[in-house]
Amino acid sequence: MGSVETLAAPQIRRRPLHAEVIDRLRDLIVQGALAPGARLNERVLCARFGISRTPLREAIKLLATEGLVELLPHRGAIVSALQPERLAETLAVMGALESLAGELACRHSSEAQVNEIRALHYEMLAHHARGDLGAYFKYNQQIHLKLVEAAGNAVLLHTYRQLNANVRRARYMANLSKERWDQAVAEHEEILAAFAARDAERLKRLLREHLASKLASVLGALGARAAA
Amino acid sequence: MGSVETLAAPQIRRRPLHAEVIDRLRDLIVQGALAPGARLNERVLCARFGISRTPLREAIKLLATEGLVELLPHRGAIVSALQPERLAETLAVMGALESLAGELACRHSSEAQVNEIRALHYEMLAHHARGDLGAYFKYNQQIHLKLVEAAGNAVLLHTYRQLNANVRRARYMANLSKERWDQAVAEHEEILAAFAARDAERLKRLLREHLASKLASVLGALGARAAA
DNA sequence: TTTTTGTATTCTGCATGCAAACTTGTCAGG
DNA sequence: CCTGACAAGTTTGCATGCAGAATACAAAAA
Repeated sequence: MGSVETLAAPQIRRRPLHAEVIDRLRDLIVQGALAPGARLNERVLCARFGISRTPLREAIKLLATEGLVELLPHRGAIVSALQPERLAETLAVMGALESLAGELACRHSSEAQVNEIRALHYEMLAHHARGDLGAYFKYNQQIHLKLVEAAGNAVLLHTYRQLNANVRRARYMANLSKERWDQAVAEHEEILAAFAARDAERLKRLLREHLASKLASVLGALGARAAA
Repeated sequence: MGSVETLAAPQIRRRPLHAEVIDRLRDLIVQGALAPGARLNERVLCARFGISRTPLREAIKLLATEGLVELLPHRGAIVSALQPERLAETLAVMGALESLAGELACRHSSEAQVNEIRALHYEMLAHHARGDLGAYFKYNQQIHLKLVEAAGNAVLLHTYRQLNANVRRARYMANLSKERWDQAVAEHEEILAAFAARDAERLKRLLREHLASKLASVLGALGARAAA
């Protein structure tokens, strides 16, 4: 007997602490709670997360490879600056990746994947209609990620996500103008159509153009912010 | 006077230990000294490197983001397997990156950068003539890296390097046939010509083809090895 | 007032300690 | 002979301790 036991928690704790910390720290940085240039004081963050320095330090070093923070030997880490030039470089790389993703997705993705993206697209339209920029961004991100995912290339997806963090950060403080926003939605409309039609060439071109206007938008917001 | 002093060692130790360890570990893995599937026993590696576990663990986690090792919770890390599929995915992504690099390099690179690559090319030819595969690979790598570097996009270079580690590993055990080797050299010849002529479209096409044959070569070697 | 220098404090980088989780080997039962 | 369980021994994950480096601050000199 004793077989009555509730089978409690056979899963001990699969997720290492430092992984948890990475996500929390990344969120703080992306959302701007930790502003560019801010020092990452180990003691403070340890207290904040309720952990010790070892996993925190591991997390910080990993975030450094994503380019979210900068490591200064013997002086700790700071949230990396959002340099327009670096952002442009990142978006150029992401453009190449999205282009590849579009091509692969047209060839390899299932109808279900297209429909999933279509569904996300409509949810995004709903948030656009309501003027909810935050929710819009969230679904926008999801769509791009799903598209890259549909390419069926795990390395591609991983690389894309890695680069994306920095862009999300810039995006977070970008306040789209009504025109830009409408334009972006229109572009998404076309992108979805091209994907559904499996028109790889057109999809690649649209994705490139979409990214170019995204770059302009982000740089504009960054410039306006620097001016203020 | 006094100005004669050798300006001795104002640099204390700029490079953190874990960074050193990463490089050494990466070399071990790339060169196959740590075979795929091998466990990374912390104690053993600590003794080997003469350091303690903290910096070693940091290094291992960073290598995990490069895909060189795999982290198994509570069971340590193992050298990741060289799956042909994953390699193909990696090379596809690198193809997109090289293509972008070629385009940018044609536009932005200086004549000096072209000449530097030309010089490396001739050194590579020398090693090819002598049949020194190891040295050939080394210069081959350098050329590709310099080309990406010539694009003048730091993010692109970083991303490329990150992915490259895994390919180098496969490459290390690939024993090119004479034909493949000659063909690769011929392809490099064309690539250099296109780059020198700033013919972006042609360069992109050549790079794509070069990578495709590299993929075939690596997969062939991997398959042959699996058969043995 | 400005610059410099000495000192105290804070913080990072690395080493080590401890508890929990996993692995291995042995043994009882079928 | 095979299956399952238990115990000993490793190994990892995280916390903490300690030395050295960097910073901040204050006092003294220019």
